[in-house]
Amino acid sequence: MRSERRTAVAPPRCSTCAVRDSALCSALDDGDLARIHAIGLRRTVAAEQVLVWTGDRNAICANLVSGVLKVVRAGPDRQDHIVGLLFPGDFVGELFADSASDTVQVLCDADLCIYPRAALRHVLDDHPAAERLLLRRALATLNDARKWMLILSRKTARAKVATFLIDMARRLDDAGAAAGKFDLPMSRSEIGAVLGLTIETVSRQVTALRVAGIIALPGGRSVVIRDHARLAGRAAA
Amino acid sequence: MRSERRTAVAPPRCSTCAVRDSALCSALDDGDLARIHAIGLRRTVAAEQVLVWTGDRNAICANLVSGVLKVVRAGPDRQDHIVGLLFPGDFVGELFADSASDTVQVLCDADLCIYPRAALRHVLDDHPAAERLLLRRALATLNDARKWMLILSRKTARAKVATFLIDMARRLDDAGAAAGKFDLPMSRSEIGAVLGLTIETVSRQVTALRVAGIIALPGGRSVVIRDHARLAGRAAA
DNA sequence: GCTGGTCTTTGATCCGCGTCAAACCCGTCC
DNA sequence: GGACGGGTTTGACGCGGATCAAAGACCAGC
Repeated sequence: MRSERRTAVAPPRCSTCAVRDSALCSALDDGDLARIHAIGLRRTVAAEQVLVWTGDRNAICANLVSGVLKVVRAGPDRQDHIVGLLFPGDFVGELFADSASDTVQVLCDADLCIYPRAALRHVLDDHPAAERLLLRRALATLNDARKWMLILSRKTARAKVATFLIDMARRLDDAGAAAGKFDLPMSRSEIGAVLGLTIETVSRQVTALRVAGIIALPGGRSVVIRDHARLAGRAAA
Repeated sequence: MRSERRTAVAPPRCSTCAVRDSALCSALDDGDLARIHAIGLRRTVAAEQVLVWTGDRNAICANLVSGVLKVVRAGPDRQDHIVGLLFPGDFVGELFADSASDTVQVLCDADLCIYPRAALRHVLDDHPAAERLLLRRALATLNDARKWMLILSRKTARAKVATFLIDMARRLDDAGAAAGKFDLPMSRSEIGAVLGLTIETVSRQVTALRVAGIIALPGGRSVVIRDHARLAGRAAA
């Protein structure tokens, strides 16, 4: 049952608006936007679908318009780790690598603008401003990855789960009425794959938060944060 | 006792050659190289010195010519984690962030070409090829960080230490005669800060490798890998 | 209704690694 | 020489989270 997903932050707007908000295109003027639209392919992709397989040569690149994706790296013994989550506005794919190092899979039905790598690279040749935006975004992603290195190596399971929930709330909240209420776009085992924990440990920690009255679990995958302060306290440990 | 450092992979060459090999400048022609030299300041920095403090506004940027640096991020409770090591040819600093998110400190006396951020950014405006190199390097660094996320969250102390030694050997080996022999540029506690382990655990694992005959510790901080295959075996676990 | 499948929760047990503590090694200084 | 002091090694012990195992939830299909 994945009909309870409400993760798209807003109903899809017109293609142009959506793309203009993205990392790649906010640096382009109208004429250039038209050019990049000419090579872009708007597509909706269902949950579970894989956009990029590890090792793909010439994998796609895209802008994520709505939905959530996971970036998965396989360990040697077939145990996977989720090294990144992608939200609306994020750039998908590796423009320059000659083969993809990670698998990218859809968590919530997603809208994408897909670009052929070669064509996109060509557009970037003429638009250093867009390329600089990609650079800044790559550095921001690196910063994020390093933040997670700290969390993964130093924090306890308690703190990991609390940190994760705060992070997800920040990115998924309907900015509107119901602050602190959102639907997790992923299963417990996928949360474990993000945090480097087993599914059982994740479940125990989430239950502990519910029992302590810090969160509520109205059902399905939805989560309500009742006590932000105490949750933040656990995350800091 | 840091006279035993032999970490510079080769005796320093002339400034021009050294810089040409680096990430930043291999895309420039001779005239542009001259321009970038004009804004660069060649300096030698002793071990222990701090190049960038967390929070610095307008921190330096530089190319590392020889030596090894560590990139340290502080956790909330004053426990530090080393989120990256920098080797000759690597780019130092954050060109675009308005305040540095990490502290950068010298492990082995280092030669650097230091650039003022504003001037360097200005040079990049006119050299998209150089900027693209920075982008590719940022993506490579991100890839590395994600590799470490896997290691930190999934591997045992045994595997972490083995992986670390293999990595250091790859980067520090005199490519010449003595393959598998190198001097660690850091203390046990710094190794712990890289691997997310305590100093005691690092010590125990290193000792275990020595007892098993997989490595030898001739003294000081030097390490000899006697059995690459078994070391790789432990790293895979 | 019942049955089979997947995901989640809960319990019991084990072991790896953090913690605390003490000894050791190898410099420098007096 | 002996006394320091920082880094390293070794030991004893306890706890957090993995592992193994089983019981619920919840849904799909019949």
